[in-house]
Amino acid sequence: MYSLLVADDHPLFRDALHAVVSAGLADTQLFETDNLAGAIHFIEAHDGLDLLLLDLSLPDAEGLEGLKTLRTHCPWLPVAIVSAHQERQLVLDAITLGAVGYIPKSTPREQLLAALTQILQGQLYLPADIMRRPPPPNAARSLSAVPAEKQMRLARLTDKQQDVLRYMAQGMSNKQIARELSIAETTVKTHVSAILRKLGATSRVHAIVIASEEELPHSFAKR
Amino acid sequence: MYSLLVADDHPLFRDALHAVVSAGLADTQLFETDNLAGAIHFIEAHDGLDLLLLDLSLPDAEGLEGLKTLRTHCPWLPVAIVSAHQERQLVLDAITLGAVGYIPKSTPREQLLAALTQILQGQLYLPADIMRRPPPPNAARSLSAVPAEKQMRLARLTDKQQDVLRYMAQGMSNKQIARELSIAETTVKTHVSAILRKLGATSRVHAIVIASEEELPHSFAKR
DNA sequence: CGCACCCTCATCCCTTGGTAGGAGACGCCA
DNA sequence: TGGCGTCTCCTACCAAGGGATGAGGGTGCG
Repeated sequence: MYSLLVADDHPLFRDALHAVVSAGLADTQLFETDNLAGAIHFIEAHDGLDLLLLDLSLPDAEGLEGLKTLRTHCPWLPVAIVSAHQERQLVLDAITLGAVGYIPKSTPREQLLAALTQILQGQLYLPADIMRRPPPPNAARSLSAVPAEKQMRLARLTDKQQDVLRYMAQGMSNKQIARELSIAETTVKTHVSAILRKLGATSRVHAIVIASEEELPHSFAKR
Repeated sequence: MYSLLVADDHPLFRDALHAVVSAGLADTQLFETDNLAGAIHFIEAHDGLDLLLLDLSLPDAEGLEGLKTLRTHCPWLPVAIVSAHQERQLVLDAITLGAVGYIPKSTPREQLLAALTQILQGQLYLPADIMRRPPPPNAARSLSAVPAEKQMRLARLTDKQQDVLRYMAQGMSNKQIARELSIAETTVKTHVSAILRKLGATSRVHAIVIASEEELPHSFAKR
């Protein structure tokens, strides 16, 4: 006998979920609420709850804020995210915060049932189609165990390269930088290529992001 | 007919895995190697491979480095991590890097079989006992998507446009953003054009500079 | 002196970025 | 109901970015 609570402000979705659960999960009660405050209130009043299905776009909880609140408020309650969003990173963030599953609203009926079953049995559920997509190449930046070997990459830039990088960071094109420094555009490109190579960047935007993270000295001074 | 490759430098563990697979997974070949270089060599020579089981302490690949290498080298090959480590964050990092599963070496025989089956069917497998442990309180620090509260009078970007802008500010190309949001690259271009027009920018870099100056919320959040 | 490094500029070539225009689907609202 | 805005996707085209390579001239150093 499981008892679930779904917190979602779309009545239609709640109905659909209700239909799926009552058809597929025997001996299961499904309670409903359409906002976070109501969910917390319900949780405090009923302690037999097995799982909370939490939508990410509640009127009183935008994004993962609601999950954060719940995890600090009642960490004993398993929470699975139910959302229309398909971003890989969002799924990871939810799990990081302690969610026990992430169910896209586009999940077909029988797979949704399988996901719920899996979660209720103590496993985790992650949407395979989203997670199997290749991660963005900069995913490694989010890792916790980043050894501090990354430093000194900036220091290896020559003076002219740092000049060019500064102008890049102000949004200038190669042509503008060339005018500003009174050199040919091809020369600027050469510098840019060297910068990308030394920083391990894949584009000029990427290079700027890396530079800003590593605090290029007086790099973003306005002129 | 599945074909697996296990990369682990402990012969005893390879033997144990062999026993489990041959007893529980019909029609499955299990190949073996004891280092990363050998694994890559094997992968390049055999393209029917369904899954790589990668240990995290190979002689020529410390920690997640090996996974990183493999993901960039042959992103089409699903990789599941097999490790003695039990840290929650390590599991998350592995998934972030594109692993399709994480199997602790302490996993009991039948559960290991279930995990392999689940992964081979296209699902992800995460160790429930580790992941269900409460996350460390500072987990929120690594989040990328910090919800917004108050907005700027910035030239009124739509939600999707702000999404795109955030990814732009992280250095992603249009193609990468498209993958991340599960939309076509042309759509991303449409959004980018709209962003540039609304911000009065002349290029994507310019747009990012403007956005950062106007304090676009959580646009430069660390990931 | 030779050598390494940097700045300069060039050419070829391919990829990415950005614009323009059109179009279908959806939801919202008067 | 019709209009409006957003999101989606397309084709086509041109500009900009970036890689690869070569090469001349400058400086500093052993």
